[in-house]
Amino acid sequence: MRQSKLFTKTKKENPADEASKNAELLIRGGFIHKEMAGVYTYLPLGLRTLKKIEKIIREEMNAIGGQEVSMTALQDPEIWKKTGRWDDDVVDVWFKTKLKNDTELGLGCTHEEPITNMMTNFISSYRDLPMFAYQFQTKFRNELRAKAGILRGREFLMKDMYSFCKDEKEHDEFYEKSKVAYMNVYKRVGLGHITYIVFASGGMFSKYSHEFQTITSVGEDLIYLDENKGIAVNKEVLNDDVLTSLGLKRENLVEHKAIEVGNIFTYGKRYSEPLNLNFMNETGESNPVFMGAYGIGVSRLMGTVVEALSDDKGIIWPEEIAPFKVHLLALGDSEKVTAQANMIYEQLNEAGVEVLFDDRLENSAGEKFADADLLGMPYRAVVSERSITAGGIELKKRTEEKGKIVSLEELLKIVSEKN
RNA sequence: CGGGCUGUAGUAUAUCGGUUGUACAAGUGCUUUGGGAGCAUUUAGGCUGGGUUCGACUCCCAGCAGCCCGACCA
Repeated sequence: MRQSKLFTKTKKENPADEASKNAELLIRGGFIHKEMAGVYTYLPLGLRTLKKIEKIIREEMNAIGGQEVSMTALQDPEIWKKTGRWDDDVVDVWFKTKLKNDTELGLGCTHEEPITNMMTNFISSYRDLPMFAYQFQTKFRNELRAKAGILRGREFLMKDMYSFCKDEKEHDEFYEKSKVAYMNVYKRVGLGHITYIVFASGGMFSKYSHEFQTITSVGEDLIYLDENKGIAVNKEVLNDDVLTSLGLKRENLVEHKAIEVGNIFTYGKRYSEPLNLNFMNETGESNPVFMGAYGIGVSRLMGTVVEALSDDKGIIWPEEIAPFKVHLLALGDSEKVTAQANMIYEQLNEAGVEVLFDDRLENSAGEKFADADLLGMPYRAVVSERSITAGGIELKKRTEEKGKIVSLEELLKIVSEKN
C-alpha cells in the first residue's frame, strides 16, 4: 500500500474528547474514527488489524472443532421472552426497535436464545453431539456509559461460540480445550505474557466461570493473582471459602487492574430447557442439551493490545496483527531515492511481504519517522541518500533504538521470516 | 442512572457583552528534506432553541452532545 494513496492521515494532536490511550493512538494514527460515544468506524489500517485478530481467533476456534456461522442482529422478542431475558429489568442493555407495523424487535446483544432456538432444527440425537458453532458478530449494547475508547462500546465486534453437548462430562472436556485455544489467541496477539485465566462468578449451573484478564494499568477489573501458581481470582468472588477451595492463600495474592479479554461459561440446561433444545440419547430418552458459551471481544482485544503495547511515540504492533509488516520510508524527493525505494517496494510485494510504503514526496523526514513510530509497524526500512551511500537500506525494528544497514537480499530474508 | 466538567474552523486552542485571534490540516507558489520545516497567500468557526440586552459566541434557562468519577456490565 502506498501511503500517498491512503485516505487517512495521522494527527499530531490528541483528540480532545478522548482520554484513553487506545482511543488517542488509534484515532491519531487513523486506525479508527469515532462516530459517537462508544461507536467507532474501522478505517483501512485499523480494519487490517481487526481482520488479523479475527483470523487468529478463527484458526484457533476451527482447531477445536468450531463451525463458523453468521447470525442476525435483528432479534425476535418471542424467544427471548421464553428465557425471561426480554425484560429490561433483567437485561438492561437492550436496544429495541419496531417494525413498521409496530411489532417489537431487538438488536442482538448476545446470541444464546437465537442459536439455541435455531439448533432445534439441527440437533435431535446424541449422534449430533457434541457440536460447536461460533460467529463474529457486531453486538449492540445500550451501555449507560460507554468509555475507554474501543474497550467498552455500544456497538462492537465479538466472537461468540456456543457448545452443545450431551452431558456435563462431554462439556467439561470441551471447556478445558477452549481454555487452551483462548490462551493461544492471547499469545498470538502478543498478550500471552500478561494474560491470565481468572476465576469469576459462575451463575446458576456452575460454581465459576472463567475470565481471561490482561493485566494493564487501566483495566476495569481487579484480580488477585498468585504468581507462583499462575491462578487468579476476580475480586467479585474473592472470599475465604473460594480461596480454600482453590488452594490459595491471601498473603500470596497480588492485586492487579486488568482488562477482561474473554469469558467462558457453563450454562448447562439454562437455555436448552426453556427453548426445548432436546436430543434423544442411546436409550431413547429425551434430554436437554448441555450448553456453554465462549466470548472474546475482538475490538476490545485490539484496544487492549494498544493499551498494553505502546510507548510515548505510538503503537507497537505485534507481528501477527500489525496492519503491515514493514513500513518502507523514502526520504527526500531525489530521483535516485525514489527509484530505489520503488524498486524495493515492488520486490517486497513480489515476495509477498505486507508493506506500507511512505512514498510521499513533500513530507519531511521527521514527519515520516514520527508517523512510522505512531503507526507502529514491526519493521521500518529507510531508503535515503544516506542509506544508499552506506550501501543499502536502513532496517530497524519498532522496538529497537538503532537500525542497521542491510542489502535488499538481507532485507527480504529478514522480513520474510516467520517469527 | 446519580454527581462533576465541557461545547468556538476538519483538528487543537485563545480572547471578548460591541467586526472571534493563533497553530496544525487543506489549496496555490517558492525554498526545504535524517526526528512532526520556512516564507508568502487563500479557504474555513461560535451545538440547538428560548430569555435578558440597544447589541449575546460571551450572561441566564432548557434541550442536545462529549468527557470524567461512581453505580451497572446478564
